[in-house]
Amino acid sequence: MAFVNESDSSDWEDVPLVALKRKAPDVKQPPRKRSAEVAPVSKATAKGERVSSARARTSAVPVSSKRKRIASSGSSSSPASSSSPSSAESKSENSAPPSSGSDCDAKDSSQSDVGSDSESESAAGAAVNGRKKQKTRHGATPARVHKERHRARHVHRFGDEDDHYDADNGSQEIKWQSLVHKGVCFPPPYEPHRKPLLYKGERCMLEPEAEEIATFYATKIGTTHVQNEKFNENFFDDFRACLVSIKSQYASRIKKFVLCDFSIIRAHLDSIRAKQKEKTPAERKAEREADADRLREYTVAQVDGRMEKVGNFRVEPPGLFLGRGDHPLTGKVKKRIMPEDITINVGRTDPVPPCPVPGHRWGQIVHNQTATWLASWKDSITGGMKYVFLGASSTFKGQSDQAKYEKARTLEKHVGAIRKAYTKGMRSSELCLKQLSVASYLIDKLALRMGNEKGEDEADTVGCCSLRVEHLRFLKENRIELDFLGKDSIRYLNVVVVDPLVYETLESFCSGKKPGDSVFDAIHSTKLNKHFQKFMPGLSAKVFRTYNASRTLDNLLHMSTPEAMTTDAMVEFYNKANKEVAILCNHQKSQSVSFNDQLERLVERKADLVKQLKQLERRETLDGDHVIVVAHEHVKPLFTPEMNMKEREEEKERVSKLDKQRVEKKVAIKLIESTVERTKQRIEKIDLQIRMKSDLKNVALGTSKLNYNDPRITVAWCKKHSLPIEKVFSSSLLQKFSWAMSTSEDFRF
DNA sequence: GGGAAGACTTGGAAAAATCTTT
DNA sequence: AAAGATTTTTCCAAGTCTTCCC
Repeated sequence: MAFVNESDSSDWEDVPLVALKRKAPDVKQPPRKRSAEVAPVSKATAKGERVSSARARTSAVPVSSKRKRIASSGSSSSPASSSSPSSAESKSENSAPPSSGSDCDAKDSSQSDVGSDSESESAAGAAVNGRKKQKTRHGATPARVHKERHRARHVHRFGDEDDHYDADNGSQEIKWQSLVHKGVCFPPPYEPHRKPLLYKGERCMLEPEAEEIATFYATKIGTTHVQNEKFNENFFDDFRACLVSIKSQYASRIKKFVLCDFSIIRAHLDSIRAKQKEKTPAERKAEREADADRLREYTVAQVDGRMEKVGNFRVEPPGLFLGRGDHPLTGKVKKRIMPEDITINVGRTDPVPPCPVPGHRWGQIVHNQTATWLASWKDSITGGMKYVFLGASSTFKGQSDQAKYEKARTLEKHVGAIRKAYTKGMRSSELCLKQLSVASYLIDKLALRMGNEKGEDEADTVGCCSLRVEHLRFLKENRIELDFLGKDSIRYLNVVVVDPLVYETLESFCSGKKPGDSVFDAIHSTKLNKHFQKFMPGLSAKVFRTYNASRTLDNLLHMSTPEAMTTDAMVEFYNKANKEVAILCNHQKSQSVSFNDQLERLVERKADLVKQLKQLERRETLDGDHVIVVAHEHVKPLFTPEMNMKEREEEKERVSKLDKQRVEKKVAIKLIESTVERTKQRIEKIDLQIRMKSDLKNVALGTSKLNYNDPRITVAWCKKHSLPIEKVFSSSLLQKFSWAMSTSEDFRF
């Protein structure tokens, strides 16, 4: 793709809220913005703390109705309101905004793409022999065709070689012709330890199946999970169900969780761990290597003859489901996956990997060339699919990564038009368009996630479209406070100054509603993405996150890199830019338990060095070239020539017990100067460590580095300023981003 | 149109590996 | 050389978004 530097949307270039965030002084709490206009954050929740939804949900409104999608009824589809001009626009290169066209009209959206799918009429025929030229969209294809396609994908078929697909298309394209791999690796079967559970103090020698489950629980003792009532309840339900189903002798006896005592099992686990710890490094290394040998064949796959690394070739072991936040299913027993549960995806003519578990066989063998996974199974807890994919450094992942960033760069061309359109849309008389517009604004300016609907069996977290009235507070001077639990139940707490029109419109969406009501009741995620796609093919909410993240990094790095910095200073500068991106995306980590200790230790070390430095500098010249230096040193052992080895050892031993001695030394000034210099450098380094440590104590840089920052920005900047790329990318990152390593130093996002 | 399924990316924490300090 | 801190990798949960199917 071509470079996209120029923008046709200069009037909207200032990206207000991104800039706004950047000005934030010390961020103490979840992402906070500009001090002057930002109200002090009142609710003190330690950043990075995962919050139970009960805490963030302020009102006592019943949850039940919240989760259900609110039909986009009544108001949303005002009769024949908009004669959509959209389809034409979506094709045009430098798309003008699709004027007032709204998705609120059903006809509108479904038609909008028909034009762009000119080849779709061939899809049906093509599908039968596995030839799908492009992905068909928005249900334009009849159900019959879908069925055919489905069959074509899943059934062994004669090999047809003439498949050719537009690289541009999404998931429907053929991704490979040949796929060879060894399948998946299973955890070892359970070995009973025969350690009893205590029930009312009585020893219960559980049957192996029940013992295994009890042991799952014992491993979690000491974690916060066991303080979670739901966790214990779910665990115990499943444990009881197991006792009953295996007709355990204890099925009728073990009735109450609180009467269970796992301490004997736990002690057993601890002793195993202790034994493991006792092993010498050499033993451990040998073990590791033996393990690696055994697994080697699983680590690579051959895709069209290329060797590629496999990512997660191990089947997830059984255990307790560790849901995050207030997950309704947390603590439930995750069943052991057997070969029969696994679907293997290989090439039609390629060998099927042998099943590694004697006496068992794979559940299913498929040849799904439109997918990149090697194996899949159904998760026993969530009912969702789990996949084995190739590793991050693979061609598949690399290509889609690159495509992701190119798409984000393309957004640069359209974002001006989009911003104009949503500003205009907020004034519309149509509720649906108004909501689409305000939601677009929030996604663009605050980098919010889309916020799909969630089910009853999931934690109650939200994103943009699922925001409820209780998550917003309207403050003075066009300030809005957003306070909700986002992905992974990480709290998003932010006070922002918004456009007066946004303030007013958003307030109108909330007025007259109950705290638990949806703010955006006339739209949902599918609708919003369809709306986005009118402006730019393939545009969806997450592209804005990528775009704004990379845009921010590029701006910060290029606008203000000071000249002539040390390597450490360069890294610090880079991390600071990275940190702004992380704050924008609300990437948090929990503060490590020993944070305070660690910081204190650094401060102490610095104080020591400063003291040393002072001593070094407080010196008197002895002659022109030498000084007397006072130091505290260990007493040196006194060896005499006639001492044997044993006596020497004893002398060393004796001396090591003595206190340090004050010594005065005559030292060359030159030498002192270099020591002073070195000490100064060490102090500076510790200073930097202290700064970075406190600065990043609850900001996680990893996620943005891995998923949001176009690596070419970093590569270009490193080249330009002669910073070795290894200083900012770990070796796995270097591999993952190998496609970006040849970027020239002139690259701009 | 809309719910469900499927496939893939994103995310923080835990575990493992490596580096630093004592 | 052990202990402790830090960085990197692995793990798997939890999102997004498209397609399937009624």
